Amino acid sequence: MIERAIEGTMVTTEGRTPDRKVQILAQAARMFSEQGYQATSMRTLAEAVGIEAASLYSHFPSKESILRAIAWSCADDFFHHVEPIVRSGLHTRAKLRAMIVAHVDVLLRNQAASAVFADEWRQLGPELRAAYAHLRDRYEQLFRGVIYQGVVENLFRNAEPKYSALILLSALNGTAQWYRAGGPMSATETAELLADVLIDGLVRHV
Amino acid sequence: MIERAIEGTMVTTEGRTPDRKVQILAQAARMFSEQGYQATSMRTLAEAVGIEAASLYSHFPSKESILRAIAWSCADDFFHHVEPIVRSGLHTRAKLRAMIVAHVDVLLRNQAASAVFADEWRQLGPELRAAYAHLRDRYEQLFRGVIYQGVVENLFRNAEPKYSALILLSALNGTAQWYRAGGPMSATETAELLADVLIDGLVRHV
DNA sequence: AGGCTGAACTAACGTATGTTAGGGTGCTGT
DNA sequence: ACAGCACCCTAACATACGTTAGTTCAGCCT
Repeated sequence: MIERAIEGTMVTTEGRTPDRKVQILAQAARMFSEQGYQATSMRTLAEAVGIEAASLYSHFPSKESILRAIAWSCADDFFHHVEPIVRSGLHTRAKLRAMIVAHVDVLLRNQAASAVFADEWRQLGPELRAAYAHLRDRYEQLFRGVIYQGVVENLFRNAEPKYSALILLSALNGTAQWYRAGGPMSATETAELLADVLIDGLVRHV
Repeated sequence: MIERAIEGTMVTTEGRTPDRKVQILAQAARMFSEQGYQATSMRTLAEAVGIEAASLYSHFPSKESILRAIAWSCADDFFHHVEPIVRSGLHTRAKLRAMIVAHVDVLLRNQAASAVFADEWRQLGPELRAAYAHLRDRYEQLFRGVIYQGVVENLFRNAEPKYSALILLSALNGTAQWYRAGGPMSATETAELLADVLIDGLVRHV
């Protein structure tokens, strides 16, 4: 009833209007991840949402602010899921495994936004790019720290944690490029395969 | 002398004119990898090369053809270095290791182009994108095949080779994003670290 | 010597872009 | 009931884009 009453202001293709801001962000994440930020125009984004380009400016002050919103909310998500694990009392190896699984879980439940987060930061202006770099470095530090701990405990191979972390995160973030929901592997299975392969390697050890 | 004689046609910032086509491709690879394909205009590319935008069309029929040239030459490079190893009689494990090292060698000696190859294929038009997908799939097949062989021999963990290969190549290609020449790790050291970590894992196996 | 070619130039075309201005309309709190 | 607000619209602006047309000029082959 209420839904009918406001139909005039609604997009006809959707049953409800779930906060346009959220809807715009979701669509933008999808399009940015598929075609790239620059290749997605405000007009095509607006059309996909069902409004006019100028109407986007009722919700966001600029195109860049949309990208920023996607990237930052994504970063928040990663931090909120991984940071508690770092502070937990888990054994180093189990801790790293849990971090990997959590990271991939967030990534695959937010695949489009994660792809944007990982790839499209170059399109940010100088100030936002600097802020992004800081944010990302802080996140990578979480992994560097645990890997460093593992090296000290003689558990992990003796390599510079900085590079181990970069290899690890490259492999994890790459998942956003090739994983397709609905395929033979669930998100959880994928997360666990990644943890297995990265911690123990491709080869079978006994 | 000869160089002086043709000075009028030369760019002043460079000592020689090393085949403009090559120069354009190198510069384009650099700019595409740093700012993205769409964010790099023909005008800024031309300016970086030292000519006018319209002059680029003396060497390439379109912007897309520049991207294509970069991507395809990169693919050639990967194939020419990795395919012989696949056909070699190496033991499966040594074979995979050699493939990884060869891949990373090509990638880091051609870092900008490799980043473009891995990231900017979305910007290709439909026909070229289809051709690219075919090319890339054929390349991934090289890795899938060797991994499958390793699984059959009970050497590698029993996971779908398709996904193992994707994880592996994600980690390798990600290197193009973070590796910086002149740092503490040489290209070869980086290649070997990647091989170690991906084959044997982050943990130390006695 | 003289035409051909490759590579560069200037100028411009048509289109698409991000963004702004200004106006309308319906829900909501007082 | 009515002011205010949130949201959307149409129209337009200035700029930037990829590309084309037409021209010039130097070096090479015959």
